[in-house]
Amino acid sequence: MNALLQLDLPSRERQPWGLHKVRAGRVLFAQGEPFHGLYAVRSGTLKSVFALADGREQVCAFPMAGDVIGFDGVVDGVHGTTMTALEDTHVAPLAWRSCAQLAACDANPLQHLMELMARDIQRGHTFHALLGRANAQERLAMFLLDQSRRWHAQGCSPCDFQLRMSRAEIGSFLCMSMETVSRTFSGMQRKGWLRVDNRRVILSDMVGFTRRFGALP
Amino acid sequence: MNALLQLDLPSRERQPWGLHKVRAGRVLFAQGEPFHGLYAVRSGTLKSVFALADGREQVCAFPMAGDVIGFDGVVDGVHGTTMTALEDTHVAPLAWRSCAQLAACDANPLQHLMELMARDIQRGHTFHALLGRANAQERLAMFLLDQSRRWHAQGCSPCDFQLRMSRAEIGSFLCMSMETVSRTFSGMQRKGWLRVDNRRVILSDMVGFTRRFGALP
DNA sequence: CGCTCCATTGAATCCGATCAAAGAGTGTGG
DNA sequence: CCACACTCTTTGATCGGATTCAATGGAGCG
Repeated sequence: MNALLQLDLPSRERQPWGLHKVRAGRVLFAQGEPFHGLYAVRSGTLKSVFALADGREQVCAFPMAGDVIGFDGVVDGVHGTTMTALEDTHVAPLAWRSCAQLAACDANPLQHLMELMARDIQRGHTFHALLGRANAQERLAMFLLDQSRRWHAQGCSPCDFQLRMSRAEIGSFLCMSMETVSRTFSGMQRKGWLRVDNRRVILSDMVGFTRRFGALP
Repeated sequence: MNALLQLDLPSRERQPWGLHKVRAGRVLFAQGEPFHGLYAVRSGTLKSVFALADGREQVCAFPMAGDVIGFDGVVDGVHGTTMTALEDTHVAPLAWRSCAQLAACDANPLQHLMELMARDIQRGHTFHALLGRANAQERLAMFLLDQSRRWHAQGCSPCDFQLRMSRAEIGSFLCMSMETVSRTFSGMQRKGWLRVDNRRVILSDMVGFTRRFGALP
């Protein structure tokens, strides 16, 4: 059975081929390592970190169940980011060689793969716009709405969920300091827009929150 | 002959199939229009603009000869950005349907296509890092080094080239105000790092300039 | 020539970064 | 079970770079 056929996600009922477990804090693949294939995330959460030449680091994404990761390695056969698990995580490897071979038999998974990559590109555009136009409050709000939507898609409540990442990681991702993230959380709570207790977030007024910030990218 | 076979760019000697001319200021495709396929840019320069719901706009990229554009339309069959020519431009359309069909005969152009998309994704990561960590001077410097490199690849001088975009467009792209772009240009000129006359840029001390800013993403 | 758009420069303001310190949470080993 | 060490989070005070508002100067074009 071809690995790529598993790309018609989500299908967690079917026992996936070659399931792989990554414990919290462990690295799935590291920047600079040779690229062998993609991974479909089955459960858990990871962070994708891009290390700059001068040692500084940038969180690029927080992939979770349903996402396919590793595209940045396609360019020159080397992983462009380091992928670390934020909690215990299960991934299904998709060998890259089989992707090219697959092209000969069926074009639909190919189309799917392209759509996934295109989605990553589009996400980059909206994020570019977000960083360009939005202030700290809008950035954090968009992040929370995104988290809410994604946890909702996992079957959790969209109004009450647990963040898997630290303030510093959120800050790196949103391009603002850890302190500003914390202050913005506090400010939103003071205004009654949400309740926050450490990493637990409760969007008590989901409708109002969405109305206030939903118009952004 | 299959359109996708032209993807082994650059090959401007061979007369391309279905060459299309876009005059300066004209729109190649607009955000929201149905997606029919990609385009390979043969000559000229364009800007890719992402319009937000509230009317604000964000310049996402400045594609030029050698680039393949339109990937964002693959997601849901609708173009995600508006592509406008900054000068008279030639593009070669690549019908999308033939891409899927092509998969059945040869996997190499497919691999090439994936690499192009992966490159776009990676570009997004480095840009994310750039916006997060770099100040106005570093942003503009990186932009100029990128322009220099690309014009050099076109056969022009890497030290003396003509920008095709306005200060406002550069500012939108780099997420800073038009005034800051202008001020930063002036500051660099005052320090003797370059000469700038309207849209013409002369990097007199290319080596020093690269050494100073080349370590960035 | 006159119009419009683009670029430059100045002055005032503000948002977020940085530095600093204290409090809350977590896990380990005695 | 508690003490200790460590990391994460919160909050305050200050500073600085970029934005904003505003006015002038140039470039290109009909």
